[in-house]
Formats: sequence, structure tokens, C-alpha cells
Amino acid sequence: MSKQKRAGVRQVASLAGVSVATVSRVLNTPDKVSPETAEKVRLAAEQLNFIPNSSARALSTSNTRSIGIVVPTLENLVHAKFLDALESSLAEKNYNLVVSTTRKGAIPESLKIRELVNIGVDALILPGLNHDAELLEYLRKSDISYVFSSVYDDRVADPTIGYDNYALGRKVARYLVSHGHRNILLLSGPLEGNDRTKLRLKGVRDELQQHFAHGYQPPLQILGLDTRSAHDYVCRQLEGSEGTAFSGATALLCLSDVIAIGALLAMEKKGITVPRDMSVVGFDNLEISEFTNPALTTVDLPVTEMGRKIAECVIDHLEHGTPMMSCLLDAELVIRDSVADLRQDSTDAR
Amino acid sequence: MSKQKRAGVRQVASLAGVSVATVSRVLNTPDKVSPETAEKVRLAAEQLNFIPNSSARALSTSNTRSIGIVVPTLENLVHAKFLDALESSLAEKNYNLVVSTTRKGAIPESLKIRELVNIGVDALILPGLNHDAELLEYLRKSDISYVFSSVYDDRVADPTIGYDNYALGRKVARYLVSHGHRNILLLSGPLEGNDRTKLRLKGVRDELQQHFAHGYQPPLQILGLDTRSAHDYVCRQLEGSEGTAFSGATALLCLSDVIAIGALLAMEKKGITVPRDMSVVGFDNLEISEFTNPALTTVDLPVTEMGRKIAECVIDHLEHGTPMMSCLLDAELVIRDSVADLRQDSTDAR
DNA sequence: CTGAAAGCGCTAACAA
DNA sequence: TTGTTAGCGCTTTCAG
Repeated sequence: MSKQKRAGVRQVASLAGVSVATVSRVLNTPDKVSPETAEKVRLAAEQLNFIPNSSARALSTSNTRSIGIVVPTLENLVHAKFLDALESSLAEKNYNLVVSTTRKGAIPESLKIRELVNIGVDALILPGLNHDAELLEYLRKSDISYVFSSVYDDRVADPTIGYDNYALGRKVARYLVSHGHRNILLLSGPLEGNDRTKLRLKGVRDELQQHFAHGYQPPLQILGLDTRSAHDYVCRQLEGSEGTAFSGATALLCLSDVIAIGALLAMEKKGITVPRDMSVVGFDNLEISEFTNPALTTVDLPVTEMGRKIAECVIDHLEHGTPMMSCLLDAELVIRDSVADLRQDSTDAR
Repeated sequence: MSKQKRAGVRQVASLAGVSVATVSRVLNTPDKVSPETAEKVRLAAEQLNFIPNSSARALSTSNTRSIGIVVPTLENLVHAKFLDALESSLAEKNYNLVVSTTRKGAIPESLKIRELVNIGVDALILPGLNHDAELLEYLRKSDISYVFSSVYDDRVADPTIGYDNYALGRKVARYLVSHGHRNILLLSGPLEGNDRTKLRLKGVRDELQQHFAHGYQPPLQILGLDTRSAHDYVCRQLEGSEGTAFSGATALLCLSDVIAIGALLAMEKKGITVPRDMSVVGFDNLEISEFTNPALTTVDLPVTEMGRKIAECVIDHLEHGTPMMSCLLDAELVIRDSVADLRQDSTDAR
């Protein structure tokens, strides 16, 4: 029982007493084959345990049925949730997901994209708007479709499927302001190469400027992209001279939940009660954010829906030539218990 | 500037004034080509922006340079960390990772494996030991290598690269017992289809039996695989009749950090102080586990190292025929602050 | 060291 | 509806 040579169309054809073309047809366009012939072929195929060789098919059709995506890292629940939904939706239509990471930005994205192009992915999913222009031009000239995820911007020509990070930034800031917060400290992960975070930040700043003096810039602290950096930063603030921590801010506006949670845990450790002593909001709505103490008020990003939507869009485009359209997904601010209402009147202002 | 037709070996060959065979050689076996010829070819290739078509190459060589992995879900930081390391290591050697999920077990693993085989992955990485026997037989007969991850077991014929879940279960139980815990409640995610968790559980039970009466079975509560299920379970326990919660256990031995953290947060919410009122240990050492209050004592699974090791092993096998060997990776119990020492004497017993 | 030519396994005109 | 046949773009004997 040594290495079985896998059966090919030829073997199936001869067993079924038809030509290879017919075998190929029952595989791809069954309607163009008489039911009886099709049945014969199927039987033969089953008997020989026939599995079409997808490299050969890819070579012939120049479709690999694989979709590539480049993310900075897999080690991030937001990406993971998105990828999970994406994979599920693609798998349903028999497409494969090839994931590639830039190792948190250590490797140029354009290089990883090129690699995916080289292996022949049919389409590419690229998070955010900022990508190497030359590369994009190349993609356009080649036969490779691409879509930008995690953002929505109807001003760009390329399809964007995601949420409006800028508007969400404004929304969160407005929420804080409406609850009486006037001194807000912004906590962000790395900005470099992350236009989504930048957009949120811009939204926050614009909203705050509108409410306060023109030209007002809320203080901003840039941290790493892990819980530790936020945790350690907050601890350091709190260990310093008492009272002057956070320069008197009443709220920490965190541009991701990972950071918000790090801050929450650090404050708890240092005896700062949230939201009494300090309010906190985040972005992402990770699973755990519902269960922190207090439960975190945060923006629920529709990453699962985004995964589904993108898969749908890309496949529709690939199979029926439907042009890919940008699509704005709703994101809700989910209000929980980490923000204090600082307004004088205790009436429920909406 | 419409659709550029990608240059192929032919074009490169004619531009360089050589045959296609030579072009292919400079690509694959440069030592078998004279330096001058090679240089000419490289120049031509560069000029034409030549990218070898990988479907054609795959068809010719029957190697796709892609490695498949099937996991229950991507939405899990332990998997994500592993996949991240795996992808990085594979990418270094120009291999691609195709991920496939069973949607938390909703789709039979064997089906997803078959799909990966059909698209022609060169090797397969399968978490745990339990897989469809028939399918494994099929993989053996075909030319597809596979390796079991997240486990180590030198008694199985197939290569296993991972940690010894059973021994780790014993280690954790022993630690608790050595700290005076006599009444331990086990909290686990779903057992079905997860032999790693089952092994940990068995290790825990065996260790406990050894210390207590023969036939002793510690109580076990099976939960879901998310934080919520643990959180809600603990809340329910604590809301019931006071004092009888957890049937008097002094420690919660959680078979994953996600569960341990859910428990931790729930207890905090309900005013139970860890470790004073209840001790907690976990498995995984998620990034956040270091920052919970109190910091979680847990088993640090070497998933990053595992990713690297597996990539290395698989590639070595694929490229040099090196037989894949099982490999046991060390996992440490990282002792933090969530376990109380209940022993009478306060001397530091080792 | 290099070239000619025969595939790899499938698809898709084109013809029947 | 079915069969014949010519590729898809690359690798790889086998001669030279």
C-alpha cells in the first residue's frame, strides 16, 4: 500500500467512458451535460476518489480561489474576530484565506502584499486607507481586486468597507463632553502607519475643539499596542506626586479597549475608583470589556459583520463582475459603567 | 495603459537570449548556470518585471509552498499567538499559511482538512491528537505531511510538537495541594473534541487522587469557552445561598485563562477577595493575566516557541526530507498572586 | 553549462 | 450534448 497516484480527469473519463472535457464539464458546468452522463461521471469520480488538482485548475483558469489579507499581527482580538468572520464567510463559498502579517509593522506591508500577489491570490483585503501608491497602481494594472477594510470613506475611488472612524471619534468625545467632562486625556496606541487610529483621534480633537476654545488640543499620550504599556503608564502616573496625575483630567479616552483595560486594571491596583475618580472609554468592545469592573463603556466595532460583508462583496465581484461598492457599517457606542456624569443637574439629559 | 500581460519565462528567455530552461535554472538552481548567463537572465527578468507564476510552478513540482492549519476559531488569543508565530516563521522561508476554522466545532474538522488537502497544501498542522482515523490514513497515503500541535506524546507514531498537558495538569494540582488546598473546584471549557483540556483534567485528577483518598474525584464544572460563561457561572454561585457557594472549595482550578479571568472579575464584582477568600489558577498565560487584580497564577504555554518549532520542523521535512520528530516544549507555572498559602506553618515550604 | 521537448492536470475553444 | 485538441507557465529529463 505505497504512495497512491491520485486519479486525474483522464482516469475518470476512461472509467466513465467519456472524454476529459465532459468530466471537466460535470465539475464546472453541470447544466451543460446530460443528467445520465453526469451521473456516470460522478460515479466514476467517486470510485476513483477523484480530487481535481487545484494547481492545474488555477493554471488553466488563472483563479486560485484564495483571498489574501495582510494584518500587522494576529495577536489582537479585534483582528482575530474579523479574520474569523472573514474566513467563515469565504469558506462557505469555497474560498481560502491566506493570512500574512507585517510583524507589527516590522516588515513593509508592500512587501507582504507583493508576496501574496506572487502566489496568485484573486483578491486582497487591506486594512485602512494608507498603502503604497505604487503598489496599488500595480494591483490595478494586474488583475487583482482589492478592498480596504476597517474604514469607510466615500471620497476614495477604491472600495472601502468598514466604519467611519472619524465620526466615531467625534461620537465618543461628544459623549464625554455631554457628561460634563472638560479635561480629557487621550490614550492611544502607536499612530504610525495606522490611519484608523489617526482618524479616530482627529474626530475626537475636532469635536473637542468645537466645544472648547478654537485651537484647543487635548493632551495625548501615545503608548504601545499592548495592555502592558497602558498599565505601566497609568501606574507611573499614579506613583508620581499625588493629585497631579493625568494633569487633572477627569476622563481617559482610550483609542482601543486593550489600552482602556490596561488603564482600568492599573487604576484599580492603585486605588483609583472608576468612574468616581476617573472615567474611561474605549474602542473595540472586546468580549472582556463587558465584564471588567466597572464594565467598560466603549465603541462596538462591527468586525464580524465587516468580515461577512467583505467576503460577500469580493466573491460577488470575482464571480459575477459586480463592482465592489464602499459600504458603511454602523458602530454603536455601548454605554456601560465606566463614565461618570459630572453635570450639576442630576436630571437625565439626553 | 490597460491590462498588462505578465511576462513569463519565455519572454525573459528571449530577451536574455537563452532558453526557457536556463531561465528556470537561474530561478531554482543558480549554481548550475554560469554566472554571466545568470546575470543576463536576472537583468532581463527585472526589466520585464517577471514574477514566476506559482500555480504553474505548483503544477510542475506538485509543491504549493502552503501549509494548512485547522483551528476551532481564530477568536482566541492562545490560538492567535500561536498562529502569529507560525505565520512569521513560515513567511521567513517563503511558505504561506492557509487558515481554516471549524467554527468552534460546528463544522467537522475532517471536512476542513479535506478542503485543505484538495487545494494542495504541502503539510497540515492539526491541534491535538484526536482526529479522524480514516482521514489520517488518507493523508499518509497521499503525499501530505502532518504534525500534531499543542500536545506532546511520544507514544504516538505521528509527530507531536507541543507541551505535556497531562504533566501540566498534575503540576498545577500539586502546586495547589502543596499550598494547603484540599477542596478544589475544577472549571473547564467544553471537553468535547478537545483532548488537550481532557489531558489537563486527567492530570489534575490523578494528582489529586494521589494526595487524597483513592477514587477521589474533585468537583468539575464544565463551562463554555468564553469569559462570559465563567463570569456568569461564578455570579450565579455567589448570588445563591451565602457561604455554600462552590461547595466550600478554597481554590478554583481553571483549565484556561479566559475562564480564570471571568471568574476573577465575577468574584471581584461580588466582593469575594482573591486569594484571601478564594484562590484561582489558570492555563495559558494570556497577556492580560499579568495585570489582573490580583495577578493570575497560571501556566505559561510556549505557543510562540511552538509556532517557530513547528515551522522549522515542517520546512526541514519538506525541503530536506528530515523526518519530523516529536518535540516536548517546556511550560512553566508562573506564580503570581492569585493563590493563597493555606498551610499552618508560615515557613516557606518548597 | 545549455537547449529541445515532454509533460504537470485541467479548462475551453472549436468541431462534430 | 459530446469529443478533440491546444494551451495555461513552469520544471525537468535527456542530449549535446
